[in-house]
Amino acid sequence: MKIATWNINGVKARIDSLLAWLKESGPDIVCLQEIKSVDDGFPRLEIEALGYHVETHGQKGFNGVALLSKLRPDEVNRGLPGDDTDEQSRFIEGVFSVEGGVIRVCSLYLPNGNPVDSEKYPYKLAWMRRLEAYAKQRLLLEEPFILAGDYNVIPEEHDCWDIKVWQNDALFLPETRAAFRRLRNLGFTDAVRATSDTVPLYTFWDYQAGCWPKNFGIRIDHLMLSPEATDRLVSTSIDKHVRAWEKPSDHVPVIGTFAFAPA
DNA sequence: ATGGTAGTCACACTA
Repeated sequence: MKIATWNINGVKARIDSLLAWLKESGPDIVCLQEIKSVDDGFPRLEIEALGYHVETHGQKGFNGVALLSKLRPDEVNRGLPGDDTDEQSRFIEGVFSVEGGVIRVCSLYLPNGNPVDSEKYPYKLAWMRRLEAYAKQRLLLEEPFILAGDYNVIPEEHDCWDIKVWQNDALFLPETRAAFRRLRNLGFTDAVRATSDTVPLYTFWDYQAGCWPKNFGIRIDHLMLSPEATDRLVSTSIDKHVRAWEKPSDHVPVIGTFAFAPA
C-alpha cells in the first residue's frame, strides 16, 4: 500500500499535474496540502473518475488540506483539536479498514511561521504544541498511525542546501526543531530518514532565484509513523522528477510503501 | 538585486 503526501500549492492550478501523477504513481492514499480552495471548488469529479474518494477541509484562498483514497474512509475528522478559535484549515484525519484492523492517516499543513518577529511564529509553536498533545492521545490507541504533510520544519542541517541561509528562519530555529523532536520522541519514526542514508534529500525547491536548477532545496515534507506503522514500512521515495514538470508545485510528492492489505 | 516567483482573487497576502 502506497501512502503519499504532497503540497500541491493550489489544486486548481495543479489539477492536470495531480491527475497525471495519480495515473503514473497509483498511490492508495494521498495527503494533499495547500489546496487553496473551498470544499465546493475542489475538482473532485476528475479525481473520482480515477477511482478515488475525496475528503477535503478547505478554506478560501489559503491553506486547505485533503485526503484522496482508493478505500472509502470509515471515519473522517476535520481540524486539529485544542483551539476552537483557530479558523485555518490545516488538518484532516481519515481512518481506513485494512486486513487485520485499521490505519489512521492525517494530512497536515503546519504553519510556516515567518516572519519570526510577527504573531505568525508563536502561532506555529502553539500549533506544534497542539499537534503534540493530539498525537500523544492517538498513540495510546496503538494503531498504525501516520502523520503526513508539509511540516515547514527542516529537521537537521543536512536537510538543507545551505544552513547559513536558513538558520534564522522559522523553519529551522532551535525552538522549531525542538518542537519537532518532542513530537518525534513520543515514538514516531521519520519514514524517509529511516529508509535512506542519503544526504541531502530535498522535497521543496523555492520558485525564486533559480533554486531548482541549482538544487537549492530543503526537506520539509515528512511521513511520521507510529511504531505500528513503522513495523509495516517497506520503503520510501521522493518523486523529484515532478518538480521539472510544466507549472510545477514548489513541493514534490513523498511516498511510503507499507505492507498493508486492503480489508 | 532591500531583489527574486507563484497562486488566489480581485487588493494585497501568503509562502
